[in-house]
Amino acid sequence: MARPKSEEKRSRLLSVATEVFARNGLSASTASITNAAGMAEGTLFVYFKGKDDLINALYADIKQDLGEAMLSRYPRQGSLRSRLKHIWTCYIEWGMKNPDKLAALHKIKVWEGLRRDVRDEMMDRFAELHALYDAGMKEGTFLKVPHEFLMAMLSAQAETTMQFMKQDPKAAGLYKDKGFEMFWNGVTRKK
Amino acid sequence: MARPKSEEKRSRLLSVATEVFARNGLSASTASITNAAGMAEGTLFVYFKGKDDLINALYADIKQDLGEAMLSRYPRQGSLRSRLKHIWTCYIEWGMKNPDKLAALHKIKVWEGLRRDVRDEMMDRFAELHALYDAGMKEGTFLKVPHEFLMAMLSAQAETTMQFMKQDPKAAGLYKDKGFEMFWNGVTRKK
Amino acid sequence: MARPKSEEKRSRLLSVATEVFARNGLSASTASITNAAGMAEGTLFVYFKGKDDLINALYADIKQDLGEAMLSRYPRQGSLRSRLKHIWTCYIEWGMKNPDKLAALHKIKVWEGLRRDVRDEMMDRFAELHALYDAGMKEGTFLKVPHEFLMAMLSAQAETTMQFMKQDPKAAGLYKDKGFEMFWNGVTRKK
Amino acid sequence: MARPKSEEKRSRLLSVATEVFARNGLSASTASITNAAGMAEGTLFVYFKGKDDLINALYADIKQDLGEAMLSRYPRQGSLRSRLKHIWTCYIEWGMKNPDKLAALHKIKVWEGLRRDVRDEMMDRFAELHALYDAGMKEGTFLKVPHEFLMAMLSAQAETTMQFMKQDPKAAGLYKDKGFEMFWNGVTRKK
DNA sequence: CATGAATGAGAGTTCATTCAT
DNA sequence: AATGAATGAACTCTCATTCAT
Repeated sequence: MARPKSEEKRSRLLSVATEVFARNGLSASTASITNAAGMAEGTLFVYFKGKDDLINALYADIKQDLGEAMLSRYPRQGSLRSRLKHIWTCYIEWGMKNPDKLAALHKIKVWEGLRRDVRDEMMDRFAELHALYDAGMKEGTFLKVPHEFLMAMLSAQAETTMQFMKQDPKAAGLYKDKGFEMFWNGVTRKK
Repeated sequence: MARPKSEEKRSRLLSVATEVFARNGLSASTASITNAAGMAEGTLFVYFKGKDDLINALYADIKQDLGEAMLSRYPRQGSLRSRLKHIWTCYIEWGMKNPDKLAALHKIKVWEGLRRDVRDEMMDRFAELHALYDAGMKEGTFLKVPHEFLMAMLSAQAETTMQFMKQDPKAAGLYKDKGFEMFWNGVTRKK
Repeated sequence: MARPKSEEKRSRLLSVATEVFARNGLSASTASITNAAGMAEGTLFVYFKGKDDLINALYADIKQDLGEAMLSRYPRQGSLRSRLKHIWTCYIEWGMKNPDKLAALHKIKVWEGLRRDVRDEMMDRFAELHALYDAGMKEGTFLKVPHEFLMAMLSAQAETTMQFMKQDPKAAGLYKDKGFEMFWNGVTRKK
Repeated sequence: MARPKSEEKRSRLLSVATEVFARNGLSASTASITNAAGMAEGTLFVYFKGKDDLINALYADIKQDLGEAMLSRYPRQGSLRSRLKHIWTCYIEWGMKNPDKLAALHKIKVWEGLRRDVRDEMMDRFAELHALYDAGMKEGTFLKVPHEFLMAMLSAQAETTMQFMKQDPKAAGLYKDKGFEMFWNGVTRKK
């Protein structure tokens, strides 16, 4: 059904687009992407309705990848802290291993063409995160804030942390730990 | 001079550019800016060498504005917490009062053309922030992290907070307070 | 290939550019050329990297055309004088038949953007001219001047001649003959 | 009467325009000229009706200068050959001493905006050249060609000669002499 | 499906000229 | 007279998209 085309070509386009957008911004031409992918200019439009569609798809793709990274080898049975630390660490490590994805994500986030449905569809798909939040609330460990807010804060703090890790790689470990400490202390209630 | 370059025109350009970029992204045309400002297309280039120059100047201008907002009526004699809370509140209120400036700032931050010197020149100009940091470190109240990291974290957390305030205005007060609590708890050391 | 680049389109562009540049100077707009050629404005840039590239290509093209005109039906076995006269005549006739090419050539010659390699590559390709020069030197008929100088002089004198032929068509035959006489007498040694 | 303005400023503009046009072509901006002349952009239009007017005036100015150079210390009593040689030599030396004027002249000559009256007004002003031609015809020394043709040929040959002198300065003397020999042999009748 | 030539709207920028100062 | 900010038409070139091949 649908898309008999080549799944491999589609994902090559996404992968090359990531690099190109990361380096040159979303204003990079579609031709620069197809060229870098070794395809003809028109081929992009076989796989995506237009440039906007490509960028939206790319956003969804990267978010999906990030989500999976955060939940791989997830210690479902661990403590709240250890589960949150796992997510933090995976996030950070994913970001450091995929700087282009991270950069592309940043740019798409502030882009006028990102569709509401694409922007919002995320995170909700990952039931584990919900479970984690619910557990934290039940235990009374977390501050009383909405789930989305907490996750957004985690994301914001992790990304700030990565920024400094990239800027100063020697102190990367320190930033990663201190960053988590700040997040954890912030999100948990004082006695 | 025949006719002196008008400071008023320059700042009108910056102000209109803020709106236009906030609404349509940095890819908005220079013509759309001059038109909205009631000037001829060429006039923009009398005040800025090119579009890039305009955007860089706009970044500097907005940052300056934000900095001043954070330090107006600053309680220099207040406690660490009250001083930090003042900055937090001013930041948030500035952002809520100036959504276009905030949006433009976000876009410029991830823009490829932002010049290093323009990006870095900021914050350092505001000595109060340094003093605040130094006091917090001396008191032993703050976690041992670099000044820039702490400020970046404040910024990231404040902006996440604003995002939710805008999305859900009824709960705005709650987000503002909880946001600060998370920041304060995060940044201060546990006994 | 989807659609091969059409050699016909390329040469139509060159031919139309010749007319337009001849009439309006090299400052004529690229749009005026594509319009006159019945193409979209962008098409010019499919065939030439830019306006500069077009003009350089045009120079090479016209020079090539001129060279071929001078050597068609070339009396390889004729006397030195008759061979030189053939070249002279062909040059003149080519110029009178192709006033636009001639005019375009004049303008490109003094143009700042003409690339060294394009300017120099010419003439050398026409071995006959070398042979003619060598024969004249061996016979001792020609004045002892470099090949390039002699050819440049021929060109300069022929073009001056054409100018007067165009200005005063009734006396065209006279100018053509007298012009050659002046060139021949000038280039051959007095006993 | 007329033009109370400053004759000095007018001629500075002409002189700077010569340099600028020689280097950058006639498409150089009027602002680049006034800047180089240390004047305001608008000042050019006080002295010339527009850019076209400036270029036409420049042409007349340079031609006048060249004419005067050719006739300074003119050996009115000398032989035909020596008078012609004087003109040749002065022309060449003027050209070598004033490469910018020469280059500007070349460009204006093929410029579509050069007004007929400006182009034609020249040479006729120099009665000596007429006298020289008349003498040569009376003596029966010169080939029977119109005065203008003869002068145009001299000009063309001299400029070709200069081109090679500039290109190969070590052989400059040789070109100058051979060039004149070619011209003289060309223009005089064989017995 | 894949290709890439063709398109033409629209971009940023330049610049001769005007005119308030 | 001299200035230079202001103008807006015109320029070259880019690019997402289409469609014949």
